Amino acid sequence: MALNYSRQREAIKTCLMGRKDHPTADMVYMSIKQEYPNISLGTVYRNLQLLTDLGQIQKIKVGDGIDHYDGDVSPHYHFYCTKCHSVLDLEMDRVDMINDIASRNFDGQIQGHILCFTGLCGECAKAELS
Amino acid sequence: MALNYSRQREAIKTCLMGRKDHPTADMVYMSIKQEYPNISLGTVYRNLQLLTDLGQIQKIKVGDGIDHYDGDVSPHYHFYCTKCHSVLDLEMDRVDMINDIASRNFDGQIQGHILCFTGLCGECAKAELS
DNA sequence: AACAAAATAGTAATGATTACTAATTTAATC
DNA sequence: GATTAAATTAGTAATCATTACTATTTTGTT
Repeated sequence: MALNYSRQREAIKTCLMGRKDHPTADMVYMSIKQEYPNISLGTVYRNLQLLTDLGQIQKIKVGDGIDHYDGDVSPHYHFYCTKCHSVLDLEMDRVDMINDIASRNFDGQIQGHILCFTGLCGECAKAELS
Repeated sequence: MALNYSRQREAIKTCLMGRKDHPTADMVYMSIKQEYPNISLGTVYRNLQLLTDLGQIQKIKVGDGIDHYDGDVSPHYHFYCTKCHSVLDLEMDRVDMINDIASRNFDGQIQGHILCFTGLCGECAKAELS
């Protein structure tokens, strides 16, 4: 039950810390494969889930049906470009007041929300003008 | 290219109009199977997508990884109970000002957002107290 | 009724994710 | 450093939601 060290898990964590593109499990797998050519995709999935449960990384849903992962666990929202499918961080404060608004005519207990913004990223918006 | 009538498509639409539980494709399939025992799951998926494209129903993402469908296309938000997995409508106005907030320090173009609230529904919140 | 286009049922394929198992690695003890 | 039990892995098979494919049926028009 105790947690043992594993170089694969370290590599996964280091990979996520070192990039800001919010990769999917498969993207992490491809990346780590270069250092550990025979790492298993299952190992990547298992450790991504484990690290998520430990609160060391976070799993994010951007609406494309594939789970993305973020090494930055500080609370922040994400943006999903519907054209190039990139996932970007947004610099904005939490808008938890929307939880209160949602609670007004609701008899359950609102505990949180899943929020992801969509549109065109800077590059795709620029390309749209040509 | 023209759209022909199909009793299966009508049944799917009628099914969605007649229930408020935001069913998944499989739930719609199970329901319609009672009237049309040999309807195909593929037919359900194809028509759900078609009706969504036509704007007659909407596909909603609640964070459980499975697409849910709603016969009510008026703009409104949803609530997902993390305990019983029910999906409920919320009576609250759109909070489109969060798009403006998100735009402030962002150089792309925010066009919309995916927002779903989570927590305990009325029944599960009550059950929690015992 | 006859015909072409559209839709279907049934099945196979896909893609993301999870489960399983034998072999390897870790960490603690001697 | 060898021993050992628990944890972890690689590799593969299985699962689940969804999409693709194809021969057959249904629809709408002449």
